[in-house]
Amino acid sequence: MPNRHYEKIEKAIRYINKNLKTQPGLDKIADAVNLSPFHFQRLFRQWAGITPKRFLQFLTITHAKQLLKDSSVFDVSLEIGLSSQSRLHDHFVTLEAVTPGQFKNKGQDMTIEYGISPSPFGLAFIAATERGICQLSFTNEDNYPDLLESLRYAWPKADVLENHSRIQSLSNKIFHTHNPSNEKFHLFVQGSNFQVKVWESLLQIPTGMAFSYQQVANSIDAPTASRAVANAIAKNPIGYLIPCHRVIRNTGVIGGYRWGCERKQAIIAWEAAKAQNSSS
DNA sequence: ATTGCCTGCGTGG
DNA sequence: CCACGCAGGCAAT
Repeated sequence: MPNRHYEKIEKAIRYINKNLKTQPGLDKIADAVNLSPFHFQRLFRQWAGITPKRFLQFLTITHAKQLLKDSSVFDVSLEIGLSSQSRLHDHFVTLEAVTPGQFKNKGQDMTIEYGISPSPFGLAFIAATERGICQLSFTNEDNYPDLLESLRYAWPKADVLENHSRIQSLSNKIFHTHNPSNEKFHLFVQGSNFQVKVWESLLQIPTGMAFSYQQVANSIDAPTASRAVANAIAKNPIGYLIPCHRVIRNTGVIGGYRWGCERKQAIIAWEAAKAQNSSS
């Protein structure tokens, strides 16, 4: 059910992006996604907890610039011991990483369970080992087999098996934000030193803020490497939990996203909506 | 807001 | 090693 919701949201965002010049009103947007204005309102209330009108504010470039501005007082630095922890909504996230060299056997004696689950941002393909979550990708039914193949490619010697029920309950915990139990998540990833440094720095970006690629480059002491940073971010294997969606262009343009820039916009605005709700 | 030129860097051959 | 391409930046319009 949440998937149907997200599809409409995404469609709405795409329509808004395409018609920026004419600044369409709510009725037009509702029409573009084949909903009556009434249902459109209700959909947003259910999905984001706010009205579409407010939601649209969170999609503007002005809002994105504000996110960047707020973050400029926040110094992301990789202190030892703090480096791979993050608070995400009500959760704690920790990261364990190995380089491909360290992990010569590519997953030998490792069991990976994977599955697909609805999320507020469409279907999520999630994989996890005993050591932690190793993949979270957004998907649709079409490229689900591709993701499975890429999982097997990354961990060629691991036992890979389907376990939808485990993954679905995991997914529910990940995306359920009103979880008072301070759920802990452990992530287990594989990447080059540079990539891991970048991913760790992403975990430092607080919910509801956004950094530019330049700021992230500064934070890992590679101030001229903004493009390389972007490349590393693009390889992030764990969407949402490693919040690569919180890195946007200096100009306030949302920029690219592996799983579609509309989805990135949706997540940013959704987080903004949640933040506003919980503070009021 | 849109274009076009510029960059440095990690990655993969 | 070297060439390549990039989820960027910036200035000019």
